[in-house]
Amino acid sequence: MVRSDRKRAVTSVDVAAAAGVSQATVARCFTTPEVVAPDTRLKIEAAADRLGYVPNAIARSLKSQRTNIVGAVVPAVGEYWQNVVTYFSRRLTARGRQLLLFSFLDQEEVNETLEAVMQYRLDGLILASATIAEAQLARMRQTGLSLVAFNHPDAAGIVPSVTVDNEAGASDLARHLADLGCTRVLYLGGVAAASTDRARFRGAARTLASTGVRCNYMEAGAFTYEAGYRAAERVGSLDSLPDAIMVGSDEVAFGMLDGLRRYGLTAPGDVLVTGFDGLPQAGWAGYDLTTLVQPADRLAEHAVELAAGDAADPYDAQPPSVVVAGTLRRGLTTRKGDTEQGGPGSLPSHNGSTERRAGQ
Amino acid sequence: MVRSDRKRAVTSVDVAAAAGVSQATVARCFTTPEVVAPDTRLKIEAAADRLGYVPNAIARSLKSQRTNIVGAVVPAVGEYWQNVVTYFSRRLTARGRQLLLFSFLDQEEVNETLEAVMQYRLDGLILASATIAEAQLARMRQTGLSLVAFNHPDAAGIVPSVTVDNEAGASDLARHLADLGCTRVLYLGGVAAASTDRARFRGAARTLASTGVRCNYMEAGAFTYEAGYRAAERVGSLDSLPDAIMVGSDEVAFGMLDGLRRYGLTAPGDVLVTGFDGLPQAGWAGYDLTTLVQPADRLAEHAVELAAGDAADPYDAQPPSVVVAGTLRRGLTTRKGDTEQGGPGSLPSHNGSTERRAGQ
DNA sequence: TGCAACGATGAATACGTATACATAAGATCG
DNA sequence: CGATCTTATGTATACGTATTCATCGTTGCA
Repeated sequence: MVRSDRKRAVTSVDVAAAAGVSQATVARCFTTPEVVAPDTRLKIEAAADRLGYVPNAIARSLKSQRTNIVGAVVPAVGEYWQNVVTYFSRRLTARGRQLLLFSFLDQEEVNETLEAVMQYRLDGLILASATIAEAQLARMRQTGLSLVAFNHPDAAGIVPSVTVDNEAGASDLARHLADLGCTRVLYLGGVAAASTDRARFRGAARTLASTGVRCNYMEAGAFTYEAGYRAAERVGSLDSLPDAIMVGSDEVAFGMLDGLRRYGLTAPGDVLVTGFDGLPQAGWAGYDLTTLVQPADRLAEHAVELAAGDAADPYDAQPPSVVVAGTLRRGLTTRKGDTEQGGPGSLPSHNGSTERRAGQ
Repeated sequence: MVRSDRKRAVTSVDVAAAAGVSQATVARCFTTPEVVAPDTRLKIEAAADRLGYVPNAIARSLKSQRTNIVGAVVPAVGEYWQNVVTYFSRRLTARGRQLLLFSFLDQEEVNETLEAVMQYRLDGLILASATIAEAQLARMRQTGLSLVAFNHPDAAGIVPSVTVDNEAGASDLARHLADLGCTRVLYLGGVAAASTDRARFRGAARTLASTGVRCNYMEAGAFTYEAGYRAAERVGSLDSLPDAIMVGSDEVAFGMLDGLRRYGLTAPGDVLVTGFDGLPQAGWAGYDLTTLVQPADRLAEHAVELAAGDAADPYDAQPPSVVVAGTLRRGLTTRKGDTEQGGPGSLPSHNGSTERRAGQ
């Protein structure tokens, strides 16, 4: 029915001709409709509709020097990141921005592909990558795009950054364990070199120390299920079991829980277990994990605000850094004296977290 | 150190001036380096480096009518989709393309935002969305972008499509159950209206029927953990338990397994359970689910090939549709006579799947 | 009625690149 | 050594839009 031979794309010039106006008026009709007379607007809209005109964002971007596209560089693996990406996408869409995604496995991929990404003159870029070459960071700043480091505490002060309050969160978990009377606590980190890992351990150790409890550190080697599963072997072969194991991330904690089961050990019966992140799966009845829930939607919103914020504050003094508090989720894995399976797990809720703002 | 006052971006004209050549030669140096003399090339590269020149992909796209960007419209929820997005991203990057992601919650969001996405003149678009308005589909075809329907069997024949062989996969699972001697099987679908759901049930019912086994259908209402968890109530309150429950997706199956546990029922002791998708979690020791593993990387590769394929075949006759076979993963949940926990779960492997190609 | 202010529109240009065409200098061959 | 072919580069233009400036018809007000 529709006359649809594959033809050249219809441009604002075509619409102008069809409506009997100039191209400029057509352009105005799509950018600042209020300045064009109502009746001409109608004529133009009719013509545009009839011809199937779709404004060309590429040309617009070239002229206006804004692409309305925000990039995100995110690790390819990990349940946590997959959730975050979804939030990025939704938040950006809500702001009328598009998301250009780049997910990487190896760190070296990043620097390579970043070059290609830079060519697209993004309005902003959210970096969830561990490390970017300093030189490249500097070059990117010059182009006037808004960089934002996501959950990368080290970057705060250098680049605008958004993170959950890792230290305070781990502290909350630690206090929870201390209140339950734990005296021997093991902290199982993911990768000791990661700044988030260090911050979380710091928070846990500090709070536990203040109540006279010692906290040992063990490294899983990665933030993955498998790493947690394997780490359970090392825990199972310890001379004596700790009262509680604080795991540095939920995914690793799931591996730990499943791994412990191989040795006939369960939480909370034999040992208490906590995670960190608040993944949806933490609420699943099969795990029902005590963890610190990151308000992922809130974090994403802040990141998007900084990366795509219409307020183009070229911060002069201190790059703004946002730290959002997480919330404690009490699950079965730390329910002392209760070894029976509870009711249906509810998804972690995201309310009640408070925020604070540092810098600028 | 670096002279870095926020200035105008450096263009190919600037580089040309600095290198003492014309803008055209600079352009050639970045697109077809083989046609420019080695020594001038060196001069240009040096100048570009010194000035920090980054080619402007926006301008390039405007001129060349190709953006090198492929879009993907993907549901925001579901473990399965989150995996797939990662594969899309990686495959596209490998081909030197960028991924513009749009993840949606409500169906209506799609049609709205699709308008905005169309403005970016993408080279291709992968649609993982359930349904797109027909009119819009037609309009999109006209613009010359390569549409690909992903795991959306209905679309085959209308639009190029890539899917796992849902019917054969479900059939494999059914045969597996039949071999184990099951005579009463319940199929728990996600959403009965979904074409994948119907295809899977069809495959299961057909194969079971051929061995004289009846297969009832029950609908969970969504492809989510919670839906599976709630469906377990209905199963638990049945007069008599089936021998096996074939669940339409892994995530729903996890919910079912956890839900059954509330009634003291476990797999494979009281009832066998199978899933569909082959999520990483299916390999986790906590579930160790028998399922049909979708070769997600392979599927993504085909989708990317069709969406970004350099071979711009404007298929005339039948839109090409690719159907890839999945592989059966035998897990603990169908291990008859073995109720004890097995060894560490291994991640589902992706080898051994075969493919066939239809159309064109 | 005359003049200023205003509102709506058209003409012209720039955004940064790719490429068709023209041109100049060597290279090749009889 | 002149004619032809090849190679390297410059000139000019187009991609589709946003925006500045100029223009022209109207309205408001004294």
